[in-house]
Amino acid sequence: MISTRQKDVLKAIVEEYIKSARPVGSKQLSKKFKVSSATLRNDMMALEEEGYLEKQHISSGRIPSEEGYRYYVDSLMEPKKISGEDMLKLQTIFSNNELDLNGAIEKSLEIISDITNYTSVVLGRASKDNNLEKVEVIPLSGNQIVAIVITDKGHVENKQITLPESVEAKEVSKTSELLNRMLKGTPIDEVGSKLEFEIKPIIGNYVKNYEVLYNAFYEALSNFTADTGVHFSGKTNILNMPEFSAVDDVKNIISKFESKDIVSKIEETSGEVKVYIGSDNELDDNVTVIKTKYKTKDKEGTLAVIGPKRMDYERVLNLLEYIKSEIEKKGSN
Amino acid sequence: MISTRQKDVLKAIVEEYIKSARPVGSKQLSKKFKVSSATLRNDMMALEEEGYLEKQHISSGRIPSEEGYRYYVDSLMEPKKISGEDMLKLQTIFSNNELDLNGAIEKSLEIISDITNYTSVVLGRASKDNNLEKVEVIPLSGNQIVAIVITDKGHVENKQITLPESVEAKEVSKTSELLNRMLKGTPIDEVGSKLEFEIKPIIGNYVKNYEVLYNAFYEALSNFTADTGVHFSGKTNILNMPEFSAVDDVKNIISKFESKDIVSKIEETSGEVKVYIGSDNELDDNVTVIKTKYKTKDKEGTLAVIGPKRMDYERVLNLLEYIKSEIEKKGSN
DNA sequence: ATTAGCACTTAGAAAAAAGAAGTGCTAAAA
DNA sequence: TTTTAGCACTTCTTTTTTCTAAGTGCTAAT
Repeated sequence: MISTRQKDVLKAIVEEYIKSARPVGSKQLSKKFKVSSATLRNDMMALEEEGYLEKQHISSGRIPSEEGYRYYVDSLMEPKKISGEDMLKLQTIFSNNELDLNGAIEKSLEIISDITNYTSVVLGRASKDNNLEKVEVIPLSGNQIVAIVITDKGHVENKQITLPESVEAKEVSKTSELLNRMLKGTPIDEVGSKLEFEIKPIIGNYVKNYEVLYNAFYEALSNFTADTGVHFSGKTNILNMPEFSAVDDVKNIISKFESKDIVSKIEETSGEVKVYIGSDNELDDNVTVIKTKYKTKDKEGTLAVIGPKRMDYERVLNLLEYIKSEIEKKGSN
Repeated sequence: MISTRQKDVLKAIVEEYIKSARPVGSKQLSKKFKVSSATLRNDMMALEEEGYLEKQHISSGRIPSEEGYRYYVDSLMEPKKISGEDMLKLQTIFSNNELDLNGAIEKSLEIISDITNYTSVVLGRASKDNNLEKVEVIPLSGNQIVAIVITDKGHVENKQITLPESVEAKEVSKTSELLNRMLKGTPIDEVGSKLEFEIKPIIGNYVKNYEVLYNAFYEALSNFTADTGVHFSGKTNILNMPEFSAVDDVKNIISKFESKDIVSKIEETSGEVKVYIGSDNELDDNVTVIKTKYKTKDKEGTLAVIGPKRMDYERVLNLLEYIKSEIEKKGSN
């Protein structure tokens, strides 16, 4: 129900507000249009009625509402290509063979927060299709051992364990032999239950002190599932945003970054790059989260950028799109 | 040259200021003394002349100068025992056998920042007296391998490597055999140079594609030295301090926390608990850093607490002292 | 050596005044 | 029917002014 010019007006307001963080008024806006400020005022009124704009108080300029941003992202934004400059910074990372995939991911997210001044997050966990390749037990001095678990995708976890005096070396090697025999090839997220339901019942037949050993390995193995590496870049970048000039607001948001359930709040299941504006992200009504899921041969996870609602949607979308594709390219062989 | 009462006055002012963060005036102070405010004014004037107190403006109350804090820490503070409450919270951690040493260290620092509301940091790196125990090479699918290095203290590092097509399995196992033979027992920080000067020259005789393999292992091994795990707790606790109510100050300090050379700025070489007030810490003139070095069988590092200059010296000193001793106790067997 | 008394200073809060940016509405022009 | 000029009216922001609380240093008396 809104005219072509009104769309242009909305687009201009959103873009102006993204740049300046200040409510946009009709006079100011009229510089960019060939119609008078009064006409624009009428359009703005219409756009407000449609729910795309709002005022902070009766005589203030307009700012985009969440609907307004959404409309902008869905229909108004022109999908530009990623800028040459941005591209350049990222390319060196993905073409650098010194860096392994994880390194490249983290580095590229660092760059994103650097150039955008938003906060970026990468979640990643060993993909479900990691299978256990080998369990290795290395005896150390005293009654210490270190248990190492390796998957066929090269993911390694280890755990140091102090055994009670009573455990003998032979029992340890028996256990590790048994584990290797029974667990090799098991998908890593099934290892836990297999340990509990298949191995625990029979291990007692072979090994005297199986309880301790069982617990030790259980711990080492459960590291895997627990490891949903969360990695932030530019966590404190909000300190630079005018909308977070009050220390309390900053505190509030940062405490959310650090909360326990951050993973579930950020995690994305769709492979597209998605935009969650204000109330439709789970983190905080005052921010926008743009995120996507990436998936490589041996790993999957989420890339996310968190910024104010007036974030530079075009740019961030492009950046994430690009990085995701580079990651998947690099991680596919 | 200052009288006994003047010492009492200084002590009272420091303690009051630590509590309230507000300049202390003579009237307010007179409640705690049996002399009149005029007399205290004279004492305060004398203390200011000695450099222990300062004013923010001509008619303000006094606040301690850095000298003042130093004098307080060195001579005025009464070395109380750690409070029962604080002790309790920490004890459970160190007596919990589920937690390994690293876990206990991090957890205890978390508790420190929780109860003090300051920021705490732990630096730790594998101690110099870790010796290489074993190098393990696990072939994965394709031409990937994962190289695992284990020390006699149970520290494990790993690195995934993509080999060029040309490398044969036999060469890989030869290399790993050679490395094990020549490196077992080598102190971990000498491994790098030994690789370069002793192994590199001869490995060519055994293995065709030694360059690639050499580089791969070099990388895996150099992880060790690079790993000076820095771990912050309560990084944003300064947001709660009245002296950092301006967003800019917060930004400034936090950016220092995140700077590259944070390690060198925090690292402590002395085993005592030391106090670095304002200008005599390398981090920032507006903070105090209290820190100490800990050293266990297989690890050494620094524990540090960063807070405003008016931090609760008695308490933090006690806490650090206690934690250090618990860590060293737990890490000695 | 200590204290009461007092004039004086300053930061900070509260109140008042001035200014800037914007709005909605009406009536005329296109 | 759409656009525009003109104007009265709001509200925020900034600046200025006023007031107050807390404190100081000094002098003279105890």
